[in-house]
Amino acid sequence: MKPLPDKTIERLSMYRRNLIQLYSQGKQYIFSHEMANALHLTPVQVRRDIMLIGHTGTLRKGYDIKELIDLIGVIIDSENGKNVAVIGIGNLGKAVISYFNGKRSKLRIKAAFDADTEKTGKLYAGVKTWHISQLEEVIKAEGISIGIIVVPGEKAEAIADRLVNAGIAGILNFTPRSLNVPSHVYLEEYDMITSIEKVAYHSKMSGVVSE
Amino acid sequence: MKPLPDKTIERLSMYRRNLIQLYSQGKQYIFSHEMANALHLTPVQVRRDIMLIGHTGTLRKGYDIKELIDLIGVIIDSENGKNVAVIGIGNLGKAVISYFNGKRSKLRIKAAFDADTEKTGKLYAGVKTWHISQLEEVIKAEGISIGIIVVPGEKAEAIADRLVNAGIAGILNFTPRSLNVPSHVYLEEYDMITSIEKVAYHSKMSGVVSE
DNA sequence: GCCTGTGAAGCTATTCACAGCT
DNA sequence: AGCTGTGAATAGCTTCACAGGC
Repeated sequence: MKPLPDKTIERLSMYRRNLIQLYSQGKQYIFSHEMANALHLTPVQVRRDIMLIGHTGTLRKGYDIKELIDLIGVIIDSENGKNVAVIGIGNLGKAVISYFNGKRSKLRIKAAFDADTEKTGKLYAGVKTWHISQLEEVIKAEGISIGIIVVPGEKAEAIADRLVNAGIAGILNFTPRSLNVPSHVYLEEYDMITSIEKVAYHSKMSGVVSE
Repeated sequence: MKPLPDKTIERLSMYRRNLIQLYSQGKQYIFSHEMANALHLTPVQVRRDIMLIGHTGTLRKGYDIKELIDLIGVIIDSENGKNVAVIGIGNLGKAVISYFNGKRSKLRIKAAFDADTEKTGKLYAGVKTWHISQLEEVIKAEGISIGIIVVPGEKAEAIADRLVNAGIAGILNFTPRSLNVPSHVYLEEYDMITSIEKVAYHSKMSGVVSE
């Protein structure tokens, strides 16, 4: 399969979550416009994405939900799944862990790390917590290939370097610092302040007057 | 000022944060390639953005950092700032509050809400916490125009409706449910599961073998 | 020589428009 | 009539390439 556009990957992830929910409610077939409405997209965009992954629907009833879910799984999941580590057990780290846990079978948070020994050595939401000094060791022992960085900004770069050295394949950085990693490591960055400022910009000229 | 591209807004927010940091370290001028390197962009892209906001640099020393910071402020901040509410005082809500607080002068988190009375009626990181039943009342009284939704998914839609009715201008939704709001309300959605799945997809064929 | 500013070209992503099917 | 599948057109964003200035 030739590499899919990034935007398509993001939408596939969202389609799947939506479809799983509908399927669990007993729905079996779905039209492109239904999928589109659920996610603020256009029906054409949905059909394009589905075309790109090589699925084809039936005219009478639309797409077979179960088949779509499975196919998306083949595309975006790895065969044996992936093990994930969360670095930083602050509020955001806890949010990631609890938000995530148990929902995806193919992606498993296997370990969480923190520099504060108060927070380590126990389970948090079913996830083993370790002292940060054991990072490399645990990553190798547990076969972890994805790291989620949720430490304070000033520690992010050092953690990223250690993750890279430990052989990680992908990093998700929730820190406002932009990281540098070698090109063989996939890096995704998200910064919530930027999102908030974007909302502020767009809602500049409407709504409640401030103060 | 004609509306700027969305991507440019996002980058302006990141430039500013970066510039503020450098300025506080005593740096006064900066070249486009320095800004680009700090944020994984190309120098041309930086120059384009700066061109779009109508700033012009000096050839000898590059851009005046202080001027750039101020200009970006004029573009993305509102005159009197904006007041923000966080709805949901779970891990993610707390993360947003502590992450954010005190860092932006023009955007202020003025209130946080939760359905659990254990969590309300006090201060969290300097922010007043209220029971969710007082949402509309407090939003009006405090002149809040932006809402950040960090409640459990199944409650998101109801909260969004209440925010809209209370006259909010913009919503940032961290819930995996896609919301529907009238077109005069700006809606930004971010879903961390999608980001993680994206990283997993891209790091599929490299790095540590799983298990 | 190394910087900025920018028209023009190139890419990527989305939407249009419609053929084909049931 | 109402859906899917898709070439062609369009819009949006990024990069190229280079003119102009110190």
